Amino acid sequence: MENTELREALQSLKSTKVRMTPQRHAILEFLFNCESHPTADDIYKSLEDQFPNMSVATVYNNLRVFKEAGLVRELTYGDSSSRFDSNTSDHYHVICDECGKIVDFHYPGLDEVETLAEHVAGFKVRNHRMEVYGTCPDCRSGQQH
Amino acid sequence: MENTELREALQSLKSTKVRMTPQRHAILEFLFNCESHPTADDIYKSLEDQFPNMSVATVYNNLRVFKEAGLVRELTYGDSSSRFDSNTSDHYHVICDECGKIVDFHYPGLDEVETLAEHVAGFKVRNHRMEVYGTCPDCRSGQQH
DNA sequence: TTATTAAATAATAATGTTTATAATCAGTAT
DNA sequence: ATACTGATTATAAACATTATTATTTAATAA
Repeated sequence: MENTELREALQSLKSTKVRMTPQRHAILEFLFNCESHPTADDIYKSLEDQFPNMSVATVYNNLRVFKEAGLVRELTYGDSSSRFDSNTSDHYHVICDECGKIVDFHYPGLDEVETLAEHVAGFKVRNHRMEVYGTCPDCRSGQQH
Repeated sequence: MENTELREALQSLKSTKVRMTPQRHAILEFLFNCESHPTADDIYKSLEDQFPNMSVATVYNNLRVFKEAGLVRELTYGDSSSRFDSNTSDHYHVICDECGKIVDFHYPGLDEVETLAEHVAGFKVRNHRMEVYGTCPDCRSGQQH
């Protein structure tokens, strides 16, 4: 079965003036088919067999294009590189402090947080972000750091 | 009036094997007296009159020491540098997308988020982080980007 | 007070991610 | 065919942060 969200993303790009190139398609496809939250370098390395001559700048450029189109979200943590998430629906992340694993989870109704922040700080609030940190099951049981 | 939290922080460092140096004291004092959330470079620049020969590595080293001692918290956002917060009590931040201003706010009772994440993901949860993004009053009214 | 020693500093180089630049290339329209 | 627009590649540059190493210093005890 094909990936519906990928098709919608391609459609959405076609409706703007964004050209579809093989590299662009491959990056988008990789993002929408992968379960994890890859870095730009992960994507670059995963596609080097398919595109031996692709530049890392192409990956960054296209991730910016996708971000601006609202198709992917950039996740920034303290250490090193950004990660990219093709799931742009509202959800949060649980992150393992030891191995960096990221697990999605849903939690309803934090709209009131935004409302409170609006009142307290006088901001026009657009969105929010939340992460929970801890130790994942694998790192808890094994010592396989 | 002196800063109580600074005194406690100094005391807490003294109780470990961390030596007190003039640079270290100045960095800590700056952090605890400043209302904002400075970057390492902000700190470096603010102290260059006092310590013309201080190395930027010294700032980073000491921020790490303070972080490990639980005296400051590192805040990482997408763009550029980390920011450091001497307020280690539980609170959240409202961040202006346009000018980067950061305002603290409190919101009670997100413990259940941690509990849910524990169950959903099987993690041993340690803490969480939340930020609200929007436009601050200044950027809303004026066009002074 | 002086000596000792482990730790901190300064200066610098190195690392790693991301962005900027310039030349080339591909597709589309004229 | 030619010109135009935007994408890609290759490379250099920018930037924050960390590592390295020689030198200096704070804490401790003789």
